[in-house]
Amino acid sequence: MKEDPRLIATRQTALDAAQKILMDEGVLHVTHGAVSKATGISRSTLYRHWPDARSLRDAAFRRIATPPNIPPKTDGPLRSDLRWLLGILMGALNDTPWGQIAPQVVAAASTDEEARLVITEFMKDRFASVEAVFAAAVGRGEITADVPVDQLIELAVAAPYFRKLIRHEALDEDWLDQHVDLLCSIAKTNSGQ
Amino acid sequence: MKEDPRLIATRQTALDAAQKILMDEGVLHVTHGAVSKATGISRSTLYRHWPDARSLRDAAFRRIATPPNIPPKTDGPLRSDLRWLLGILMGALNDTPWGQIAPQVVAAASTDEEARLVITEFMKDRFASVEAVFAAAVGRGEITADVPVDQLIELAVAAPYFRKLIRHEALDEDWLDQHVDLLCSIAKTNSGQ
DNA sequence: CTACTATGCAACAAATTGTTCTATAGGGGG
DNA sequence: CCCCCTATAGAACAATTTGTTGCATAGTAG
Repeated sequence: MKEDPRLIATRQTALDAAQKILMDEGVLHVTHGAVSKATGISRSTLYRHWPDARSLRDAAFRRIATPPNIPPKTDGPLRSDLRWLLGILMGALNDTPWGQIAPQVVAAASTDEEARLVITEFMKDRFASVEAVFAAAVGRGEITADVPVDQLIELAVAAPYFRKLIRHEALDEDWLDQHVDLLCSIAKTNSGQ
Repeated sequence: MKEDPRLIATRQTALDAAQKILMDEGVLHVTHGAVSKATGISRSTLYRHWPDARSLRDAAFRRIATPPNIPPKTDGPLRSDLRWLLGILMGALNDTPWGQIAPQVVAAASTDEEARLVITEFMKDRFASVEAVFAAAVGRGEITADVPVDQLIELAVAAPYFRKLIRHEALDEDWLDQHVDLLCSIAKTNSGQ
């Protein structure tokens, strides 16, 4: 038995609007009333779908924070793989809803277990991608196993996030080139000594 | 003509409570009503001091986000100076209100010009401290001027913030030792080539 | 002591939040 | 095509929150 298409349509319309409000005005303004006004969906219907303000906000967060699937590229060389992967990550921060919403998820995570789960899951995926790139480089013999890979992964991801979320500095191609260069030089000079 | 001590007392008591609420329950719960209930100060008095919810929240943010003065230590060696400075930064993240509040300032900054100002000012101070340490190392001839100092500074500060605010991983002495080791090895191997 | 001003308190309007009921319209199964 | 089920819209409603105002009281400065 299939799900009533009206349920699906309502959910989609409502969360689209909630997402937009979340990005434009912040979590404080994501309420049943605001979503109702934005969509024309009646308040009572919204309450039926999300019984309170918190579950509505959670739903909006969760919808945005779903990590895009990143097709792996690990055929080397390291610089090229890293550049490619971090390019996607940077693109996501610059041009997708995730980039706009991330600060608010970060904030929610400090007082809310649910949001913390969302973000740590998300980061685990990111780290796994970078990890795979380094592992492949070790497998090819491009770098040796005694490189401090865990630290490098953390630096690789930390820099763009810090730059975007906390410093509000531009993330552009030039910056990324420099960043990848530095990471590679660390990996190479620490390799096999 | 001195300021009425009643004004000072009210401000202090109210903001103490606002700060506590901000840390424990998040920015959403910092309201005139909540502060009034927590302090016994009447709502009308609070409204007289802070005309709307936003100015109350801003005041609470601003009070916490005031950077502590860090006495500079730049007498070398680089590893020691860096370890000392980042130790203070880490301590602040772990054990002061700033560490608890930072995520919410980050979030506010994404939709609020005022909060963005608070955080960029704050970071400018941090960067200046780290910069001074590297500059001193260059001055002593411990590293050469062609080290990518700006990138190193960013990595130095980004890592602890990312780790604490976004990954919610522990910031401890062992981690910091590794972090500083890596930074120094980058600085040294990139030096004079 | 006097003039000034911050506070507390109560009453109030307005907006928001959440609930419930009914009528209506859409969808799925026979 | 028809009937049953269910989702939605809309309105009415209570409770809470938000912000305002007027007045009495009490603390402060000169």
